[in-house]
Amino acid sequence: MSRKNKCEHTSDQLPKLGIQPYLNLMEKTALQNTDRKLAHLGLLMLWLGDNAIDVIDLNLEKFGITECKWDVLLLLTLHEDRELITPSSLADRLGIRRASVTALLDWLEKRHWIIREQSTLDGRKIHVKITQEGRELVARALPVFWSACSSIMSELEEEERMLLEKILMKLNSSMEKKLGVGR
Amino acid sequence: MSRKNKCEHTSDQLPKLGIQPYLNLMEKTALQNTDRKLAHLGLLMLWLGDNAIDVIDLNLEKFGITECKWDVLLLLTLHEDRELITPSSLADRLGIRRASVTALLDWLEKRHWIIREQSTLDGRKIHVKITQEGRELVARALPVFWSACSSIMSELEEEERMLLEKILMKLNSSMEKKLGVGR
DNA sequence: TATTTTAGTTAGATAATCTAATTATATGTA
DNA sequence: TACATATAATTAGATTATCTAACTAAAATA
Repeated sequence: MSRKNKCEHTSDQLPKLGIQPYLNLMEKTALQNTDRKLAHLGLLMLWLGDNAIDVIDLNLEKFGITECKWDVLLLLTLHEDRELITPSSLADRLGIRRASVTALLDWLEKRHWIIREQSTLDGRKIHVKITQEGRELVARALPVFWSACSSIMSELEEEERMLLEKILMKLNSSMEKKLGVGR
Repeated sequence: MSRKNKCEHTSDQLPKLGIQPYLNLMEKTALQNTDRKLAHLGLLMLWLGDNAIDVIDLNLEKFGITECKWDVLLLLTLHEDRELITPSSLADRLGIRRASVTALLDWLEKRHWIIREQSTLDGRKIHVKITQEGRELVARALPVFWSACSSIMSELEEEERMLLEKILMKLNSSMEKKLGVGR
């Protein structure tokens, strides 16, 4: 996780450069066949993504939970009563190793937000479920989560939103294809 | 950092839900005054940001370096011969604690990519510089970095790019203001 | 000069990941 | 059916990126 808090103050700070020096550097160092405009956008997206994650983490902090654990609880919520959810399938969906899921589930179970039940059909499998307490946490956190999501995007004009929606959907599906993951 | 590698395979996977179930959940659980459209966009941005970071990390992996150390080297590169760069000013710029910077610098110094020099003017201060070896690493990694940035954004039409550029610049500056950080 | 502030580090902790090894249960084949 | 193989989950041990609190040394201030 990245738990970036307030930073201490210094007398001689590094000046904020903005994006221009990065673009100058790109001009000198990118391969010929690299599309400068696209790289520029990608760099902005990277910065924005970093910041978006920080905003969400800052908001979830109040609930004693991080984005990564939040993802697990959301998955359990959305798939509840539909699929049998195992640590393996969570690992698969989250794009992390089973061992990492074990650690996440240990943490969540210790706080009584999830339970593990041995499957009766296949003794190797564990059935992971959100508990009532977990459901209550999610219910408290969801409104804050949505408002944090929207705060990332405030300041957009109506017109810009429409365009952005189309573009983000497109980018997301192409990237998921590239990385071989998906929500 | 997040070092998400390939995930193992399971027989019964969780189906990919896509965004619709998230939007349904939002309908039920967002506050009245939360703009649904904006929250939808924010959610997409969050996902996209996660993925963008993964793409960049995957590409930097070849150079034995992570995004966070890459950020340090880029800062040192861009400010070289302009400002005196101290651990404090790096902490300030990166939005992390001085102690965290010490750890990053220890790691980079061990690999001879940076050096620390005691300031002659102020005995408390350390002057951090990128070394020749560090410069060479950056020179090798930069073309890959730019091409990774552009790969995040490939598949966009010319028209979409123009719009996106304006929007991303705007969002980024508003978010930096909100978080009190900046590049 | 004595006190306070600043810069950097150290020590010790937590979170989120990893790989490799281990255990138990299924499955499949000879 | 028995043995070998595959699968699911966990454990053990490591790394990375962060944190806070305490410490040391140097500079600034009162």
